[in-house]
Amino acid sequence: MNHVFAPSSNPSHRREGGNSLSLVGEGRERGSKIRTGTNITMTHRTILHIDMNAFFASVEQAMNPALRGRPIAVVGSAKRTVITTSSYEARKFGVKTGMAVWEAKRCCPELILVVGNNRRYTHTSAGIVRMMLDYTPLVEVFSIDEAFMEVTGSLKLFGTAENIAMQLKARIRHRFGITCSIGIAPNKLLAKLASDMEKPDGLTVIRPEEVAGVLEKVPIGDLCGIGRKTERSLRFLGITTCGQLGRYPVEILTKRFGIVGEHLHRMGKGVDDAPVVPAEQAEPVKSVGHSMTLERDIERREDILRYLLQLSEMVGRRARRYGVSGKTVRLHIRYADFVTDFARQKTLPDFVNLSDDIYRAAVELLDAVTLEQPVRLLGVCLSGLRHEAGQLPLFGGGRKKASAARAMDAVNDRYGEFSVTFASLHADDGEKGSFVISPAWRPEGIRCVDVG
DNA sequence: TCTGGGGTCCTAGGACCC
DNA sequence: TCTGGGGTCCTAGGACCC
Repeated sequence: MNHVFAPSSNPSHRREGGNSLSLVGEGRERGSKIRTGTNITMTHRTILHIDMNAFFASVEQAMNPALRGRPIAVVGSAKRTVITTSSYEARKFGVKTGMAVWEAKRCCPELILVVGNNRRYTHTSAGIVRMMLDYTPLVEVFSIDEAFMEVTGSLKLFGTAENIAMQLKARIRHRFGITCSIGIAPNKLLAKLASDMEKPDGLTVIRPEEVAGVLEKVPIGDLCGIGRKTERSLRFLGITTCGQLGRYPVEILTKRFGIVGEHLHRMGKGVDDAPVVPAEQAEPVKSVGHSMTLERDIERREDILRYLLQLSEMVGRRARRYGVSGKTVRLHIRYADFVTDFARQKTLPDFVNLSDDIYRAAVELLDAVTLEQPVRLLGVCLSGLRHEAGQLPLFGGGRKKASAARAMDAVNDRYGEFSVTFASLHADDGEKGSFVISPAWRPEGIRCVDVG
């Protein structure tokens, strides 16, 4: 059921749900050459952005029929956890990512909380990436639930980008029982914008000749890279839409925002030359860190040191696993008031990756600050990384595996697999739960709290 | 009843060296 | 005595993304 429509002055048209194909503008052959006003022929790129809809919640619902069609939210296992992802049923009640659990419950008393299972999400994500690699080697894993594909060179084989997108959606749904929204456009910025235009289960195309028309009314905050602060600053200049941003004198933007101003100008025009970078060509990681919100706010130095030891061990272990060592250690502290949030860093004479070296540096940093409040969050980060000789780099050109294996490694390395806990380090007081490693809520097992 | 965690990039100011 | 200027490294903080 393809629902095709012409460019609309009513943006709400593009927000309709359902499994529809939205063409923002009239149909035309894709991946072809376009003529510019100066009679120069140039080839444009065709980029897909795939965004898994309510990824963690959808995976849980797919695995557990009892959760389907119901308002659920995926949370961490720690005491001070927040909503990671909510199902569309829960979103109707206003349950949003980042909400405190009590707040979400207030919005939706029927909300079912599911403790996240990161291994499950990693596995699903890697499987989806592998499917993408059937269409092009140029797959950039942007996060555990988002990826870019450049299919410019694949169109001869697969026809149109829409065809690739529809195949991919069908395969993902069939294999994993979940949906995604796909945006198709001449660059990553616009592909990401397009994938956001229709959720869930959308397919939105922005053709090169339609860019200006589409952007004219798009709010600047919809662009990836313009956050709340930048949006406010631009609004202050009277800029609220991308059209306005693109027409605004670049000199004034540069004066106000520096180098970012130039970038903003290009964004407003829908220009983005950033390539789709596959895992094997990606930059090596630049820092490795862990932080945790403590079960309760603490003040005593000995308590803080225990957490620092755990964090240092987590960081060191991961650095060694990646085969990197670093020269700079950073200590991150957030006070109980939640507002005071600062970091102190120190560059060492040598590269280190042993937990003990990291710990000692962290303690030195701690001792150099006078704590003014109980501590809510502690973090330790190692940066200034160097790749250790004789080890495989995490990313970069050093690996000689097949690209499928590499892309899957990238997902696993970044989002999954390690299940380090520090119960032994922390056995005396029985606290646990905060040592769950992110970037996404990786507690083991599924546990439904408050079903119904 | 509060508000997670892992990253990247940019800026600004100071130290230090030539 | 009022004294340049460039480069690099370092620290701290902020904005942004997922």
